[in-house]
Amino acid sequence: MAQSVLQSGVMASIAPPPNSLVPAADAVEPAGPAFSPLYRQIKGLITRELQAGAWKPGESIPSELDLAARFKVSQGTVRKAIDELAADNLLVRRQGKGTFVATHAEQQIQYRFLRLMPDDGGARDMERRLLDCRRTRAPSDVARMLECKSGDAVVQLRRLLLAATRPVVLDEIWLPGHLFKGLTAERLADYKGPMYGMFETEFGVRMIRAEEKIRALAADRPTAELLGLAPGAPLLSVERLSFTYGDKPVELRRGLYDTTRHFYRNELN
Amino acid sequence: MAQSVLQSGVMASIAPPPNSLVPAADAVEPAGPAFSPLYRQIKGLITRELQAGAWKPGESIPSELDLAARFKVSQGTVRKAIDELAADNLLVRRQGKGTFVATHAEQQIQYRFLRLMPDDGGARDMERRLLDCRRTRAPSDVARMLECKSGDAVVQLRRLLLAATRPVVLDEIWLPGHLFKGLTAERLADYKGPMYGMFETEFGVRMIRAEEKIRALAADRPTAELLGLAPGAPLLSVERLSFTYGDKPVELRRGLYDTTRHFYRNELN
DNA sequence: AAGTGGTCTAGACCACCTG
DNA sequence: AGGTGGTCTAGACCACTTA
Repeated sequence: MAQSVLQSGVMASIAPPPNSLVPAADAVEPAGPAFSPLYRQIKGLITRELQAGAWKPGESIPSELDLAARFKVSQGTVRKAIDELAADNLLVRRQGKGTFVATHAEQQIQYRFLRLMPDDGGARDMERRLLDCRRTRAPSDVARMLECKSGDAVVQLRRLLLAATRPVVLDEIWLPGHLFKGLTAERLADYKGPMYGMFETEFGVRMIRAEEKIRALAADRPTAELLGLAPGAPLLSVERLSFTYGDKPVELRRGLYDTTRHFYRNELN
Repeated sequence: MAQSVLQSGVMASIAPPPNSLVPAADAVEPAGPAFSPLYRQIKGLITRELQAGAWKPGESIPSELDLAARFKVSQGTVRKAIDELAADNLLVRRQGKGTFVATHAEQQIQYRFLRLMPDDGGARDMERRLLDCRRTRAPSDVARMLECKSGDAVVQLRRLLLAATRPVVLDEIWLPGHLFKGLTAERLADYKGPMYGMFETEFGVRMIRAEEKIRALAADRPTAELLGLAPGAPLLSVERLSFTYGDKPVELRRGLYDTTRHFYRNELN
């Protein structure tokens, strides 16, 4: 349990160079950040703990003073590390209670990744209907995005999301097979709550960020049929690549949205 | 120039309540934040200065120590206020040089609000072609979004964006007439650099954040003609409402994007 | 009352930029 | 050399939650 000491409290001590923890670059670092402050190194250590599963999603992590003592730094330095992790949505602070590992299983952030809103501002709850769940081999395009080899084992899901009995979203989901061993249609159907919550609790795979490519395209015949639309109807195509710790891609999701009564909401800052 | 003193350095002094600057709520505040820390009040004061134009976009603001002395607080408190303003993209910090008022006129952040990327990862620079620029009266739907009265004076622009001579974006832009008095087709055509940069320097209107509603729809005949597409071709519809200080809406932009060779890029955190 | 995160201060020193 | 933002510490106290 004992954590390695980073460096003595005062950075000015003469013997060690300013960054004792930073592995000395082999030769000349072309673009790497030449300097990593203490709090960022602490952030890295906390991230490692999270990645290793030392603290489960939804649980609280040790208090700031605990961590400060463990890492032999001041509370303020731990604080700044946690601040960044909270800004990255890896941790959630709750005044008076503690700091908690963020989770997709909570109601309030259930739709953090689904930006579709109904025009009338009504309820966002949608019925899920699983169409397919099969284990297969990764096509080359999927393999490239998931950074695995073409032909590697993958799980392919297809499902519909319905708002008030009307189909709105057709999702096709690709997952690395080795991370989702026991995933079956039954388990998916039985699970209550958001899919990303299930990935966390059942498979220990936590999505922390995603990149989306959005386009408009015309519905082909089978898609139109599934969504109850005319062939050629315009659809929003959302290709999402989700990453877990270490920027490792762990899900490719291709969604087709009927935006007749819904829209994709985005905010620019 | 003298700034009002917020409160004495130590919050624990007995006579004044913890928040001397917060206007005492008339009665019972239903949802308002009951407590506003010092640094947030400082943030408000700095925001007011920005809004009033005391410091122009691109210029530097006073140093942290200057501001700390002016507001009679510690540097750390000013620092935290500036941290938030930088996170909001109102200020930009540059180590060793100072803190600067953010601007849309810089090359590096020219495309902060345009998320369209070419499939081949090529250059993002696009040719602009102005189609219309007329002063007219706000239709009711535009008026509602711009929070003015139906029939109020507005400026309506339409323009094309072309990538390598091929039209890709058709924009229709609505601006409150009273804020953009001297805006003409000539001035628009003559201006080099991003349009939001011109709004800043020529009209003192700075866009701070925006909300977008994205859908897919079929091109009507005139749109298809302008974009060189077949009628009914699927287009990405991006309706953007932009806000300036005080969450005041100052631009409504309706864009139609041809996503055959481009996509709209989004990141989820 | 005790524990947690949140705020504020004061001072020291580091990294970066400009004369 | 001097100024600016950036990091780190130590200590005090406030606000919120729980027991």
